[in-house]
Amino acid sequence: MPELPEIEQVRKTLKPHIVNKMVKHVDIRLPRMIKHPAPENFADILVGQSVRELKRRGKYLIIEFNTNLRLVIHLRMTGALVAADSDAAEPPYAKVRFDLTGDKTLWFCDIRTFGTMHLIVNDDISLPGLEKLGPEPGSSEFSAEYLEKIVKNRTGAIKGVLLNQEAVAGLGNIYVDEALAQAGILPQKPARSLSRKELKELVASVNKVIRQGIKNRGTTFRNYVDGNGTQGTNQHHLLVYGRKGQPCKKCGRELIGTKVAGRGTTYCANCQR
DNA sequence: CTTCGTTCCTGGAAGC
DNA sequence: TGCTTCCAGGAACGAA
Repeated sequence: MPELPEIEQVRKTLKPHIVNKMVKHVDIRLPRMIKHPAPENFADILVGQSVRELKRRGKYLIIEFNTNLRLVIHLRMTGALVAADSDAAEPPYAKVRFDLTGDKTLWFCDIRTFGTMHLIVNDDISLPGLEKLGPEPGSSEFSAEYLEKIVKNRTGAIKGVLLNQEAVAGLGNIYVDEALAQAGILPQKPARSLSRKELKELVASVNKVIRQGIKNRGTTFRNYVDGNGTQGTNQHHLLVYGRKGQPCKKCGRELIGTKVAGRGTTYCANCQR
């Protein structure tokens, strides 16, 4: 499940392969993944366009061709963007093929086919999911004061707030469980019941686990690979995610597995209150 | 406004 | 061993 650190690692590794390259040909094997415009127009618009920049916002990747042409990509659960030599063998689960100048091919692969692509021409559509994103972890906007306003009057679990992309951008199930463990806060704790001190700790913990995920080139729990097809290493540094039934790294107590905010959740009942 | 359940999808694990 | 069932979850959507 690529989250902010994984998307950032994809951006870093993919960028040198595609910037200043021109799209020569596009081959769509699963038209369903092209959400806009109609798949039959998608290739026609892109062919002949050159990549200027590769950006990230939350879990979105944005390939900028020019100011009026942007390809917005979301990898969802199992999407992958991988660059390869054009004569290399086709990777598994290939759904869209972009042939670029310089004999490079950009592959969009996806096992579960939840990934999406929107090609935005002259702002012809708005993407609420992108435009309504909350602040980035690590930014000055993402502060305890900000989070205090968000959780006010929210009776639901704090985990649900952190998973909400409009509250804070880029977190998914892995880094939310990790941040809550880092902060010593129970995932199911009602959001509005958190003290100022806990919110401050939570902001610092989100920033810390995201920074660590980026440093470790992402978490490969199942399928994630970066733009070169390389796995991350952060899975070796997780406090709780995927460790249900195993001992807590802080106190040794057996970690609890449950469901919070509709998601599989792992926490330490001793260290998190 | 919030909150919760449903939907999409496939591979791998669990269960019988 | 081989079949069936369940589970993983990001985000959009509808309902309460």
